[in-house]
Amino acid sequence: MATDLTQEFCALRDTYIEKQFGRLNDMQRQAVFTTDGPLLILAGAGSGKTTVLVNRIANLIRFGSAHGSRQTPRPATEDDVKALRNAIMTGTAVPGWLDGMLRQNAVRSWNVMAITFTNKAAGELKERLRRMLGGEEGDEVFASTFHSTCVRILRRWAEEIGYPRSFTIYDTDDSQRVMKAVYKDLNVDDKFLPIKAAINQMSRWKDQLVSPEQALASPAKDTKGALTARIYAAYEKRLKEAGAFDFDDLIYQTVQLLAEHPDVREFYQNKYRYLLVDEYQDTSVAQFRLVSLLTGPERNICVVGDDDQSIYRFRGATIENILNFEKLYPGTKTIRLEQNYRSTSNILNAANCVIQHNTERKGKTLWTDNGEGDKVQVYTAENEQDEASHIADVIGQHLKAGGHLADHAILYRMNAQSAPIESYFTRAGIPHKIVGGQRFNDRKEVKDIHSYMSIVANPRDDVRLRRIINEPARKIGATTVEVIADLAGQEGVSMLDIISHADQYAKLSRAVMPLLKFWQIYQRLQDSLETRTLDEFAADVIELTGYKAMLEADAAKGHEDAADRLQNLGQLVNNVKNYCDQHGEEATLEGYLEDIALISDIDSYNESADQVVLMTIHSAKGLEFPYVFLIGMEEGVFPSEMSKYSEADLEEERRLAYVGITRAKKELYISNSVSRMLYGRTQRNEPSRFLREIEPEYIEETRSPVLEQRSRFGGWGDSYSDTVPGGASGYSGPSGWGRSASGYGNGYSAGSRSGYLNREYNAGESRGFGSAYANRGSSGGHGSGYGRSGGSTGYGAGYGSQYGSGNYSGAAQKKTEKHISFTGTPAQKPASAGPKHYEPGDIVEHKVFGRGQVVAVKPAAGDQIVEINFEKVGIKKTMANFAPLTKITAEE
DNA sequence: TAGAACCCCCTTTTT
DNA sequence: GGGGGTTCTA
Repeated sequence: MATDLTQEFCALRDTYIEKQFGRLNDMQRQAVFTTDGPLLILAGAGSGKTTVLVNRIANLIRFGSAHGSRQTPRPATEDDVKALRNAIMTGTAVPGWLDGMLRQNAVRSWNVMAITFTNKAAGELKERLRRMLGGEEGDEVFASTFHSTCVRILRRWAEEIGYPRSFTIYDTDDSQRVMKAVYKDLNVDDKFLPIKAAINQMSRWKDQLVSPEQALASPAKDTKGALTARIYAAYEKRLKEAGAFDFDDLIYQTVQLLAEHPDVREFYQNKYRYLLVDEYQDTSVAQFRLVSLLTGPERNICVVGDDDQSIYRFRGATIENILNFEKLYPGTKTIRLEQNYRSTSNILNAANCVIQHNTERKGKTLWTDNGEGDKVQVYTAENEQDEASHIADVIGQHLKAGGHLADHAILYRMNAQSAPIESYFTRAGIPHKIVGGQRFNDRKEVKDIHSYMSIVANPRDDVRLRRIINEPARKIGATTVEVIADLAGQEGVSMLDIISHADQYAKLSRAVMPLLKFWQIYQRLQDSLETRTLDEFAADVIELTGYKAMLEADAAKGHEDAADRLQNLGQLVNNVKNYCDQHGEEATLEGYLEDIALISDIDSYNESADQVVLMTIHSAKGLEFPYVFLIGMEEGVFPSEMSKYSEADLEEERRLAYVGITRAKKELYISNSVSRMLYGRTQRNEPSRFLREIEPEYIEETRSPVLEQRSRFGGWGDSYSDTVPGGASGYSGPSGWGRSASGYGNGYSAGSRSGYLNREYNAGESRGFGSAYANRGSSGGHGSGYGRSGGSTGYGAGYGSQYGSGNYSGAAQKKTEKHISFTGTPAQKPASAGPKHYEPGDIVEHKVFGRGQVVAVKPAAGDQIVEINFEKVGIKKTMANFAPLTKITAEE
């Protein structure tokens, strides 16, 4: 009888638990309820991967392996059954006394470890766990990145492998400095073997767990290989002497530690009984090994990944890890998540089209029931300014329709591409944020101060000591530094040790005074660290080292960036203070330095600020945005020049394209430019092959009107105008922005795929056109010139109106109207030419922000800074001559 | 030794 | 196009 009750209870318990995860689809729920043993989840883009991770952890902690289990902690009673049934029917929580009956082998939250790739992903995981499980339990789950996890382990056990606990973490810049020193030691010419190449090879070795000894022992393919192995060994020696790890070492050395010290390994295996690994497709051999070393005999290891989103092969990630997983863990359960909840089907189909061209994949087709949505908009720009302007147009239209800046992301292949967009947006006053690129912490002055701070934490760190010993200048020259280094080498002590009693060395006699003075400063810093708070210490570093005085002197001399640098240092102190506020009692110098070493820009990216966000596709992995602009879709840019000659590299580029496309939720805008200035040279690029791979039915193409014009005058070969439906102009309003031929857009592409993507662009000169174009911004007279192109109805009118400060009205002014036809009239004459001038009280129309009133005007370097109160978005500042502004002269 | 001019190099993606 | 390193000069 009791057994029957228990059986019934178990069945009800399944129902109850399933209800707790009722919002998941079948596959997701399967993943959640597979609590024990090895589990591989192949999760397509937007398939709710994080949701599954969070729910799976929540299930482990709340119910353990209860679901599907036919056991209960004690035999069930009739009251149990009744209460549970009631809870299910009413949808309320079970009474407290019943709670224990719902758990079977429930896991304590501190027994769970989740490893992610970025801090942001880790943070998001924690945040969602906190929301789902409540503060305490959520916080107790260990969720962290590979690198942070290793740092944490090493902080505890570093001495076991001969490193100090207060080790320093070297970034790429530090690595390069070490490498330069090694080159000098070994007399290597960096023309023969570029430093970058050596660092790369060394990094691959560490990714593959090849030790310096193994590298030296393995038969070298050529002299360079053998040399690189020697360099690797020398580099490692230096790092060990300095008590430092570089990024790769963090993983590599942790693996060594765990592999060689069973006691340490067992400690972690006992502590973390359930492991989850995110972004599994991007793990290296070393990371894979790390994970398997952490996995205990129970083999409760769950990895989540998507082979199609593997974009870090260049950095040692290997897709093999996904295949090897099933081999290393026989009996692995594999679950595929293929339903996409993020994007419209047009976007998803475009993504599928592209990725299908890859051969090296497990095969997976995403689907969605989100509806078709708009087609993917493909825009061909004339140049990168035109591309920027077009994006601004689209964003402007969205804002007018009630959209938000923060819903827009601009994604690109490489950081350099952000510059033209950035400069356009800045001048136009469009709030935006660039993620990545040069990080705050990479600035020279910031790194210098951090170097001071880290030699206080780790006196052995000669690399950072060298960096700042004469910064600001204190008469300790290169010769002196080399003497110190030699002495330190001879005596087997750190350079700082030598400096501390510099007066005992004859060789240093000439530099004794400055050196002892430096030693004094160092001691005062040590003292400051002990007696003051961390942010006060940071301020002391800036002050006592003379850094502040140096910058102030520079500023007084008129060095323009000195003031900026001072400001940055102020910001640095703020950052330290924030760190202290966040960590309270646990704030330490080491902790702070660790944070700045491991935390990237993307982690501090704040979605709540209403700004357009610009970042590389790599940085955007794992993120999503309603509107995505994928720019620079050109051969030589994306796919990048370097990848063209290797099929494997091309496939990685394609996966990157796939990642980019699948970031978009509602609308995707892809653009390519016929000409682009890159690295100070103007290139003409063909549209990317990835564009051609998308089936025409999912996209809608538009070309910059300037290009249209060009082909009409015969400058570009074939008669593109044939494909233009008569009379459709797509004119979209007076934008007034000098450089851009904005908004002509959609009319031109209506109905036909022009096939221009396949066309060869011969470098035809735009004769007779260029001059008109060049003048457009300032002189008004060109309007009629364009209008001349008789058949292109409305075109001339469109252009003229850009400068027709407001004397243009009616239907044409509504940007939303796409197919207004102008009947062959000549262009309107612009009302005025020359620089624009504004006064408080003027009513203006901004291409992006809409209408507003000028509240203040400040002169600035031949231009004006105009402060405008916009009806929709409030007060913004813009540059008068650059912003896409039109003065509305006549009140309507 | 320090400052300034110049030259040269680079530019794929990141923890 | 621009930053950083090197070299030259004071």
